[in-house]
Amino acid sequence: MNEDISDDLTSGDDSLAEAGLAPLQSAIAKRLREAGLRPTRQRVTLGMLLFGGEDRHVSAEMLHAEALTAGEHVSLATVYNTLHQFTGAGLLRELAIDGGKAYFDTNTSNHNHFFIEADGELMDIPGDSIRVDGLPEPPEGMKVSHIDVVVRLVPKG
Amino acid sequence: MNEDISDDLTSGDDSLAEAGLAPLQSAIAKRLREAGLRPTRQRVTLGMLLFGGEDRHVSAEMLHAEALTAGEHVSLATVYNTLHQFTGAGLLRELAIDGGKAYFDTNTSNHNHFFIEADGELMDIPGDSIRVDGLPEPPEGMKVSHIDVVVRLVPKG
DNA sequence: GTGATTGCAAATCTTTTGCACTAAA
DNA sequence: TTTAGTGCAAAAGATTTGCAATCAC
Repeated sequence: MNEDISDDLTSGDDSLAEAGLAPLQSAIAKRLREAGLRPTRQRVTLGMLLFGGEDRHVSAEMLHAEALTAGEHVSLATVYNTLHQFTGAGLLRELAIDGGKAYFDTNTSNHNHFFIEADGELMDIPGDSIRVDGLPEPPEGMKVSHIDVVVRLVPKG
Repeated sequence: MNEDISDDLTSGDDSLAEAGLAPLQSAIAKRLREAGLRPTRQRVTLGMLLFGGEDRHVSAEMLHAEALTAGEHVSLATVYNTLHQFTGAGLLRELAIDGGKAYFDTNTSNHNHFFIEADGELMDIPGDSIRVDGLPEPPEGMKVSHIDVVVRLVPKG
């Protein structure tokens, strides 16, 4: 909730094996342990890619490619497993934007998205800028888990 | 926009070949022609299932099963084609609710959805009850196509 | 050690595609 | 007839699964 894992650690080099990343590595390991997940090499690798920098939106395919580029072998199946485990642990949020492909958002706090339909690009809208009013009562026995707002964009003109 | 295709025609019998459905059949055929689509047997069949009653949310699989149950053979590939053609013609709207599967909504007017995560059930929220405020300016050269609001529900307590 | 985790390949599921056949205009 | 539309089966893409090998504790 309040460890400053972000910033200043990932910039300047792409290799996760670099010496300067050791602190990030253990911060991630700690975070995983706290979430009840064993900090295996693969989970730490993916955790560093996901949480080592700014908030981001990733698909399994993208994350897999990044891990390989960073010189760490992780199988695609493990990337899928890990993304779901992280989601279950509240470290990620799964996004349903377009059918066919799952995206995961490292920002699990309340916020919404611009989606550019032409090229599938996703952008955060800060959580406090949008307000949703006039929500009817949920059906009996149900309560609101959360509200997803997707603002779909097309080229102007 | 104003043909009363709905109600009173689909109730009472499941077979689309029934005599009483002839008026619906030609209403659908007309609607397809106006949309620039040839009213083939398959399209009329699917159109009757989709537009013959209340507004609904369907997947390709569901609609295919219904057509077969109604005694009309339509291939699954044709169901997919048809759903996309109808969507292109503005007769349906595609929904991105959960990844992995596409849903289509026969209600193309402005409205939003409750989504019950536990069983994947979708419910309409009337278009005029929800208001979204505080939308930031879209990025340069982009304009808002439309805004999807999905209110995710979980069991209370 | 022991149980959790991983990798691989095969399996599954949804959706798309190619092409010969059929039907609408 | 002419062109759009359909069916089938194969292909493609995303994700899951089974199981033996490997790793964290």
